[in-house]
Amino acid sequence: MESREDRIRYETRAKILKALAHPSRLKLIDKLAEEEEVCVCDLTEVIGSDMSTVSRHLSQLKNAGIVESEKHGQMVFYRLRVKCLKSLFRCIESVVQCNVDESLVMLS
Amino acid sequence: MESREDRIRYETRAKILKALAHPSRLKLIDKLAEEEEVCVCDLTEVIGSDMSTVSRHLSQLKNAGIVESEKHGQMVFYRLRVKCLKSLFRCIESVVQCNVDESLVMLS
DNA sequence: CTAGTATTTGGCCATTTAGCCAAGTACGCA
DNA sequence: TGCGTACTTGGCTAAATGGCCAAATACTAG
Repeated sequence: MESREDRIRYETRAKILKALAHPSRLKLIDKLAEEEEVCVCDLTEVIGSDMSTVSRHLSQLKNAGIVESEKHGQMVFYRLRVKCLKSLFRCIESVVQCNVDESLVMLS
Repeated sequence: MESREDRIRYETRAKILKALAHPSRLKLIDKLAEEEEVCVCDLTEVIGSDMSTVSRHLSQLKNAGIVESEKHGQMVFYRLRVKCLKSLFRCIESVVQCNVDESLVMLS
């Protein structure tokens, strides 16, 4: 028995997690966490990919509600929209640490 | 300039997030959060898929260090290995709530 | 208006993912 | 030993993802 609400709740959460689940996007988030507001052109250097690729990563984050953007002149500035990411990553890190402690081979 | 350690750190985090980023796996985690220890056969009912599918979802979670398993007789019992998931999902929920507040269309 | 910069989007390809069925493995019981 | 149950793995297909290049859009400066 699964309600429609349940289904949507799980899909929504999954979508947000999926948006976070990529090394380049995590790197973008780290950058935005330290710099407050950054334009796409500066973010390309951070992950070292084509600007079109960066733009697509950013729109995934935006679509999930993790970042927001604002246009100034011909540049678009992105910034974090969510404040709790630090605690989220603390949790992720605790998984990592727990794995390290048990010498679990990651990235296999 | 990206160090090898940085790369690995981001990839490791991404792997854990990716393991979480699927509705069925989130449902499995919820179940394990309430029941402590559940066998694969009971988990098939939770997400309503083939047992082989469930088994693959579980091995992804295990590979990321989120769950662990123990065999008793012919049954394999899975349980959560991570305690902080509640705060992680609280963060995810705050993104959801923030999105709802601004009537952002999700799942588009 | 024209050229140039910043960004997004369309199109394409290679890779990964999710799902199912079927076959393989492991264990318990007769 | 041989059958049945629990689970995992191999093999396949359809769909999604990530990357690049090239074209489209938006804006500025001249």
